[in-house]
Amino acid sequence: MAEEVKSPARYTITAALPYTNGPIHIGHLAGVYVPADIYSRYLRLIGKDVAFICGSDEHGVAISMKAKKEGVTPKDVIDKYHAIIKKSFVDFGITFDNYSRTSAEVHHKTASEFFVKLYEQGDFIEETTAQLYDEEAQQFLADRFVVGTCPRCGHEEAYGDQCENCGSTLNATDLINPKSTISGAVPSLKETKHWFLPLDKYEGFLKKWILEGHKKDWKPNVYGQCKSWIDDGLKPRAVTRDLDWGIPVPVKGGEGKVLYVWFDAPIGYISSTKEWAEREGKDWEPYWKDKDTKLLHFIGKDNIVFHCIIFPSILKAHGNYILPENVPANEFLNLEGNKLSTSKNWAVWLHEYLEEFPNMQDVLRYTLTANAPETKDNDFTWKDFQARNNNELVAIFGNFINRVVVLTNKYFNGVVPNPSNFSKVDKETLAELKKYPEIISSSIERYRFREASQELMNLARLGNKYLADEEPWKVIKEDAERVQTIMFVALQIATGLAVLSEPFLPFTSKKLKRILNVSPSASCLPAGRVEGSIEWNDVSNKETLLPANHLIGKAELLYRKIEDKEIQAQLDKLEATKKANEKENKALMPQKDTITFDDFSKLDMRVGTIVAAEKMAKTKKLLVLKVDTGLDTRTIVSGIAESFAPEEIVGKRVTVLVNLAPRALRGVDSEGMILLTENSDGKLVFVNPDEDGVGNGLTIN
RNA sequence: GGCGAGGUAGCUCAGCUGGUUAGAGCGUCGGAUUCAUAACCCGGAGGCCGAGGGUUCAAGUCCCUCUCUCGCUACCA
Repeated sequence: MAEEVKSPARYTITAALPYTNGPIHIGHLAGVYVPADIYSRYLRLIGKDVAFICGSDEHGVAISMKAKKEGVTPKDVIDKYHAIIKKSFVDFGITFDNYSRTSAEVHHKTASEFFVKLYEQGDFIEETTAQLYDEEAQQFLADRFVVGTCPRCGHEEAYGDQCENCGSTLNATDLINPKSTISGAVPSLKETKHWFLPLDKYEGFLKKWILEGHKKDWKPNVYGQCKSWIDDGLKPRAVTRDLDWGIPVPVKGGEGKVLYVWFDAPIGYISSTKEWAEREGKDWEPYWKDKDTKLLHFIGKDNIVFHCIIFPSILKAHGNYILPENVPANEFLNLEGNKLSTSKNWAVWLHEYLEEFPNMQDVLRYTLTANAPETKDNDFTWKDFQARNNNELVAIFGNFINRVVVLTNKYFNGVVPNPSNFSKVDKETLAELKKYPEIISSSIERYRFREASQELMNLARLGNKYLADEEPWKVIKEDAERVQTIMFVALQIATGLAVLSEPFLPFTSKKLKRILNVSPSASCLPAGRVEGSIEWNDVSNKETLLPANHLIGKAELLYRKIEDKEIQAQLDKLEATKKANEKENKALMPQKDTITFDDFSKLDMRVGTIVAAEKMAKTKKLLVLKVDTGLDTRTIVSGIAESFAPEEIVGKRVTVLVNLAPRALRGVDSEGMILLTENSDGKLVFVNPDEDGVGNGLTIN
């Protein structure tokens, strides 16, 4: 059931729908859009029927949260980022056949129909549970809409789903003193009904389809993640939410509820395909329902479960749809050693990049491809970016082109010379050139884009070596006719590069074709094959790519060097971001309500010393400490194991709140609390006396 | 704690179903060259393939244990 579609009649290629709560950055580009675009462009170059589909993902709590925070409507938020994101894609040459959005009418209709169909088939189960409800605002509260005191660390601004202070995962119903962020009211519990997709029912299908069928052709990270989920046992998953932003649940009892964003988003691929087909006068259905269609999802690793488990189950439940043949998910890209973060502004934003490096899209595309996180998380560094540009694009690719064009102009006034006797080396070099389409194809078709980009560079190396060995600048002095042949061969390689670079370096390819005075390839243009254009396989099949007597243009540099100071400027910018983040963090918590001296004097804080520490078994964060408080030596359990090793804190002076009511944590009574704060990296720091000679048990006031 | 992925030259990565002296690019060192954006081209050095056991005639490649990184998940609250 998982056989590869041998020679697909058409391809449906989807790229993860970007979420419109921010612009997009290099991580998105490297993980999803560049590989998907390379793949799609390549397929078009070999004459395939391709629908390359994407769009903005615009529903969900995070967007309504953001809107609330900024005092605007959700529509304002999505319109803003949809525009920015869409423009970034155009600017970077991502050739979607259609870029839609999930707020579009066609999508609301498609997703609703999908839901109704499954509903009518009885594929859902219904369940009523008690959820927090805001009487004043008359709505249920998503976890993120509730704040309260973290039951774990006492942080008073914990969100319902997670405490940002101690990092623990929470349920909104666990919060102490919960408050609605919408009205400030104290929420009550109220019953609510939801629809669930019983994923457990699809376990057999998923096992057979993925675990048996795709063991070999899916990437290990993708396969492993799926296996992990399936082996863990699948549970029913809610497909509706109590929210007012999204697609209304289109069945009885669905009032005031919307489809869960993860139910509707992947269906957005289908909606977007419909929109495209409508516009192009095509039939969308074969792209999603015909067995001869090869469906591929390009995503990042955070989406694996949705694209490999949940969405296929939905498609399977529906019944008429084909399943993805592969989901070549990438891992994550880090930036200068730290995780990319939209909220912390730790990113290289695409729109900002183009302001600072105008017309250098291909440099970023290339760097991100050559360094793509295909098998594991990878780090983007500006130094690496500079090196890829200066040592590869400039020195190898750009330099070769420049040499060929300059020499052709110098010796033959820009006219491709007539070759005469091909030497053994000439023939071998031309034969090498003809191998490249196959070499690069093979890498692309196995989703090994970084390897493919390096093979492309090897073709430029072939050209450089050929010139270095044949030395036309020497030969010209005694045998001009021989130089004609040499330059002819070199020009064929240059032309090959112009064609084969197109999926990776589309802007370069276009410019190079202009310099060589050849037509753009079909995939650059919607109209299909252009008269006189040279396509992928022509590089192998055609005897001559650039004929004698053809006139080429003047030399232009394809790339410029990137100076150290430009790189330094980017590093400084990131450093500034880091500083700004630190400030922001400090400013985060507003001052709490005023207390009286009596309130304060209730706290009994003492100087103490940690005399023993050991990790509590089977937990990740807890350390069991023995602390000498001066009064006694007592046990305190503290969630600091991720910041400190037990042995390094023995002997540490600390501040202890000694009269906190004892509490059992994991069966061990904890008699007090150690005072801690955290540094800018989120690592915990003890609050303690910074001079020696302060005895244990002394009070703090 | 469970599960998954990764740990191979200074850096970024290849090494398929186990088989001769472990590969590539960058960096580094040396050479050659000047058409070219001081670029290209040639060559050298550099690896107890995370650690330890085991299977085998033979292990980076298979099995077990441990360890570090990342992710998911659980527990704790």
